[in-house]
Amino acid sequence: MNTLFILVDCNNFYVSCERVFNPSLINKPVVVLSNNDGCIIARSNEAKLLNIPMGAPFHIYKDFINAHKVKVYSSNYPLYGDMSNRVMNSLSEFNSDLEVYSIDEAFLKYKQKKESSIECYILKIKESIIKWTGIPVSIGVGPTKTLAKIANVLAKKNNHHGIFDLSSKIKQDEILKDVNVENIWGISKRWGSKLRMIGIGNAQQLRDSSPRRIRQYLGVVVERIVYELRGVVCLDINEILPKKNIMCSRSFSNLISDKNILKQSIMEYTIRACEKMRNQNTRAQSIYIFLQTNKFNKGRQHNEGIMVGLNIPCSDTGPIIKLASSAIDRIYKPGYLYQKAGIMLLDLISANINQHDFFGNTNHSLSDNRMKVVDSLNKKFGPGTISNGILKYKGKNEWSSKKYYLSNRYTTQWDELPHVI
DNA sequence: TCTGGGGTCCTAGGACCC
DNA sequence: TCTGGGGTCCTAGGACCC
Repeated sequence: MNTLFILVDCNNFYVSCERVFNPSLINKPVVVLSNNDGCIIARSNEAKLLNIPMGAPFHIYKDFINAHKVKVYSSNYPLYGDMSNRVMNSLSEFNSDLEVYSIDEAFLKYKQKKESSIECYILKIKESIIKWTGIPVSIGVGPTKTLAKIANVLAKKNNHHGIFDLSSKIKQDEILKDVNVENIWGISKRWGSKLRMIGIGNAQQLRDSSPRRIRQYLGVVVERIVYELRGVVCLDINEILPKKNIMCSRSFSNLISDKNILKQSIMEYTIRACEKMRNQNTRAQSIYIFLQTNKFNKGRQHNEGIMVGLNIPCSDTGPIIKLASSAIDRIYKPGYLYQKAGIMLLDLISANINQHDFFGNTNHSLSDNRMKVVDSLNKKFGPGTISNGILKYKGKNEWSSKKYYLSNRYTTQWDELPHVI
């Protein structure tokens, strides 16, 4: 029995999500912007053909985009997150050995029996996903994750119809010499240029180089890539583990110097981060709070963060908000124009572990029950239905992200406006 | 005017222990 | 008097990913 890795990748995912609910966007150039409408983070094929680069600041391309009638959307994460879940749930119908690698990608591990054809299998997956969710996907196959990644890039080329199988040695020999080192998964520009300095410019050359030499030169991560290119599995399917850290941060739409407004933003981020933490059934052992001025401005800069330990692991939003607020008191400096703030919940451990503090007070049950009620109400009636009383605003405020081009939350809309208790 | 947000893993070096 | 050396844990920083 032969084991193969299959990488399923949603095509231009955020654009495809917008197109599912607005078919008039099909065959037109479309881009989706990052938070605060800052950068271009997704492009339709038509937008790629116009040479609009990934990650480009929107304001620099705005005139060009208008001139070419490119449709622009602010990022709509509730929609993309929900569509992602639909795609991943559909994939799990095919294969339980599945790793959700990112919002728009998943690896499947496929045990090939002698008589079975992988072509039929992946074609069925591709056709089912578009039928069930409306999202087009590309599928790459290889004996390792690294080769499946390369296959996936090839699948996206025009003449391959979204499927490419790189499992045969002959095919690998044919293909790898035309893959630049920088385009291999795990090799960025920096490592790519270091490899070029020793005469390794393509995937075939890296595959055929000495693993020991590569390890000495760039470390164990790149050594593993050498083996993966040879078809030796070093990176297996990862089971979905709870996150060890959870971060929530945003750039503000306007610069902020008022400490109370900064606190208000941090509190909203804390509420979101704590929800995510409870959702994966974990508690934080410490938190990190940070403030940043705008690094692109010439004015005075102040970037500072502070780590605060918790005496006992905690998943209750209330005490964490209090700590976050006093952390702001300690790092805030008046007179600076802050552009971004955030919180990280660190060293998350399972909520099932009952760890005693110095005095042996570990009864979480009261707060757990309270949080359970809060979370279930928010899930049922929409985010912010019930929250800590500090959140005073209703609707838009002077710091939350700019989203001028936002589409509807087609799949997760609630009728009720947020209430404050 | 405007420049995202959220993660993971690895390594080197220091502290500490026996 | 002799002042070694290996193991482990922790942390900060660097690299990568989408």
